[in-house]
Amino acid sequence: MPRTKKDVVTEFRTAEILQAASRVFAERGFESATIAEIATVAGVAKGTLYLYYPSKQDIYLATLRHSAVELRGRTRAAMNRAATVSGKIRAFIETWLRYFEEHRDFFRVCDSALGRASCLKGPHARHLDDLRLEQMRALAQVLQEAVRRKAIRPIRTDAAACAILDITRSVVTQRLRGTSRASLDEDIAFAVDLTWKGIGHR
Amino acid sequence: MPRTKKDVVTEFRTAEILQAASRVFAERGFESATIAEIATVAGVAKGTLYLYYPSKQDIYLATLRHSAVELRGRTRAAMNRAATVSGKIRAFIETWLRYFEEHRDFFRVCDSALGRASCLKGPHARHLDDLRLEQMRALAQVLQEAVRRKAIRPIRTDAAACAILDITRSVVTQRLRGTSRASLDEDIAFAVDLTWKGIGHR
DNA sequence: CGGTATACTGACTAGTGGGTCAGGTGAATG
DNA sequence: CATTCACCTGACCCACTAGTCAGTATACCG
Repeated sequence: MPRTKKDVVTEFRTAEILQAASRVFAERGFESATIAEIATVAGVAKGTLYLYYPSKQDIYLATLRHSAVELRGRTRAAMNRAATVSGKIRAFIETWLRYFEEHRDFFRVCDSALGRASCLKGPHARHLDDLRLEQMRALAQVLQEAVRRKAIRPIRTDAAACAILDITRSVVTQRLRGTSRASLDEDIAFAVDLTWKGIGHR
Repeated sequence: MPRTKKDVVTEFRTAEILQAASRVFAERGFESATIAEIATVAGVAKGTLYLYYPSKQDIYLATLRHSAVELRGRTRAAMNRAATVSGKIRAFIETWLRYFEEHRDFFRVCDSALGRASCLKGPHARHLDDLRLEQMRALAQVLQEAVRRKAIRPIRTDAAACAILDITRSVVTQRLRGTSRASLDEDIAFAVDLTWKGIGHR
């Protein structure tokens, strides 16, 4: 089926709205962000938003989902390209740091979303949670395999995967806050190093 | 000056209100929490809240501040009691994990507050930020001293302090989510171990 | 007991913001 | 030019809530 003119318009508007929403949600958080402001930033009227999304929450989840799917894709690809355990972990950290460097709004929305994860309901929210879990499981699997092959010391792989993810988040937070004055490459090296020593390679 | 009766009542009400606020803010987040619900949970009328606090935001910051000060006190004491570097780091992690185990509401409020730190204004908010920084600086100082005495490998101490803090947060999050089925002591040991190996003791 | 101060109450106000929909606009078509 | 249609608009509606304050209850005192 060829793309109709309608599809093109829809795609354009959708992207426009999501980008605006990302900006506003990042700045204000979900509750304080207003539909009116998102509309203004997107350059359309309030009613237009409701032609493309049924509610504020749906816009919110759509922005999260859009970037989350993209990040997952890149992370998967990068980890698959790497051959060694340390390479895969490095790929994970590097992909995340680089992605968030380019998508700061998304990080801020993510970050505040995590704190209120329990408030979000519905199938869309569950899908988001699945995305998060999937990333963690991918990491955990690498660690598990490494432990099995005695490439690293025995360790609680689930908890370690979670910790790696949070160290990465930690570094991103410092970069966005301006606390870290190091270059991106230095920060990547720092996070990889800390992680790799932490899980105890041999 | 002896404590008047008024002081006693004030103290009682204040504690009652803060505890209720903690519960409600933890459950709903700042924006979705309503003054009405906090009042109900505290067992007083809405107007009464405004006899003790001038605004919703003040109640919010007061709950955070109250526990943050207590946590800082305990952390300081525990770290001072410890003699070695590893002991101090362990003291930090253990104190935090135990404290949050007993004050889950506080953790949830904290966690969502961090995501929207940029939204909070005023001197109270700044004081909170100072508390956070102070904790980090205490950790960083221990690390710095350890690096100087070559007890651990040279490392970016500020970033490492931040990472230790976030690993701790990571473990707390897993416990509260029910993801971790390990005992508190096991989780403490895990976090200490990961950290200690990560910063590379000799 | 009457009088006063203190603590508390909850109906009310004013403002806000999510969501709606009757109508406008302009392009395409006959 | 008239008609139709798809898309868009923004004034409007209404639910909701932070914050107020006139009134009530209770404790205290002379």
